[in-house]
Amino acid sequence: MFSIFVTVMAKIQGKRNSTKKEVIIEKASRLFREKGFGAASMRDLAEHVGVEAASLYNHIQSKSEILQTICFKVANEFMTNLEAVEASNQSTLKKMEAIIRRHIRMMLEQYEYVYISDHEWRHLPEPYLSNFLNQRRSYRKRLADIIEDGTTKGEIKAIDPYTAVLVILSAISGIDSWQRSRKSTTAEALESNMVKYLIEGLKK
Amino acid sequence: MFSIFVTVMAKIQGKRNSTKKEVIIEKASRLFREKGFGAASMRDLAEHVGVEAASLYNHIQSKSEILQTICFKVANEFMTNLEAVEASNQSTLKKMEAIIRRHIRMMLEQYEYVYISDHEWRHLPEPYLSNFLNQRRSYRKRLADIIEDGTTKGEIKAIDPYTAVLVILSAISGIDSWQRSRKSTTAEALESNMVKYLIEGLKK
DNA sequence: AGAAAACACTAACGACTGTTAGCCATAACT
DNA sequence: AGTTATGGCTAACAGTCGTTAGTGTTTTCT
Repeated sequence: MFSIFVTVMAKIQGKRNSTKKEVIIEKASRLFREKGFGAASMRDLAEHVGVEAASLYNHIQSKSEILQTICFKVANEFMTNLEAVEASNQSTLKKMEAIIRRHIRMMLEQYEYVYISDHEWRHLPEPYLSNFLNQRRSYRKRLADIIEDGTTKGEIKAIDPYTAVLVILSAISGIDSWQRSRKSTTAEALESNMVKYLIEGLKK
Repeated sequence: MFSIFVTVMAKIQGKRNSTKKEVIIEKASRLFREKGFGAASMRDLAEHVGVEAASLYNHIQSKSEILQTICFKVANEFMTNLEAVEASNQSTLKKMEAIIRRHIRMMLEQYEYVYISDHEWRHLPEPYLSNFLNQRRSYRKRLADIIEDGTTKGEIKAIDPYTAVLVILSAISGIDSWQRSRKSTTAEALESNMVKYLIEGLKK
């Protein structure tokens, strides 16, 4: 009964098949990225949504609820993908490549969300902050386990797995500082260039 | 005459051979990193310095002056190092290794400053913002030129130079998200692990 | 048609922001 | 010893912050 109620709500408000809450979060994600969570004000956000600041609270509960929604949406999406890769029967190198490609695509297709999840999680209130950091730590641990498994099996070079995870994740999250200056580069080219470097390195 | 005046000033105020302005900037750097520039208040900062908020303005001109000082200090230091490497007569691979090692050491030794320069430059007011971005663009361009030079000479693998710069710089700046969780790792180990990956890649 | 729910509005609260004015003590220089 | 500059302090300004209360209007359901 409750879920039916919610569904009806969504239909009522929809423009382009999206709830007003979704519109708010979408606009907020751009704003949070541009100005940072702390510097983006609810009045700013309201203006972009086309409404007065107070009216936002008919759809959301607080400013930080928006941040929570974004951060955990991204975290869950990555976690789900990781589980699929873990369950698959590919070689270690293929697994890593799949994960890298997934990250790059998420970065390109859901840029605002991923950026915020990467850079603004500090402003999450407890207990969400601890929750988020636990998820992140777990994610990285499992990634490192895949790499370590690969080195013990001799499938990939013997390298410190934590360092490898650090390099890979950081490199991808750094795409943000790039995409403005090199719009000409297509997504596919960027993806294959990055995969090439991250797999094969610089040395000839 | 003016410079003598300034020198005397520095001696007067010094605790541990540092001006009070330097103390303020040092404390501010930790605060800006922990809370972000926007969320860190002058009253917060004043408390850490052991003084009332208004008293800070006897030593600095504004909050953003602190940010400017930090950002350009870091930028200049990297730029100076780059010029030295460019002028040297090493192989491309050695040049890149030197730059990578320098970045890692700066990250470990001047963590707060480098972090802020990496993450909080958005809050620089004009015209400093444009200035900073120009310097950064120039730095990356020259780094890419070194790599490109190496590929045409056949000294390193044929890889998109811009992608390589992106991967290298991002990987290093990602050390921040690591150092808390892996304090056990020594600086030397981290450095050699990262260099190994960034030079040799993952593939066996 | 009438009841109810959804949602936008204005006004305002209390807390907090960076910063300035002005005052007073101490320390340095002549 | 007397003048001056340094650098603390309190108080305050003008503005912004997230958020709530209360009201009115529109839309949906019965």
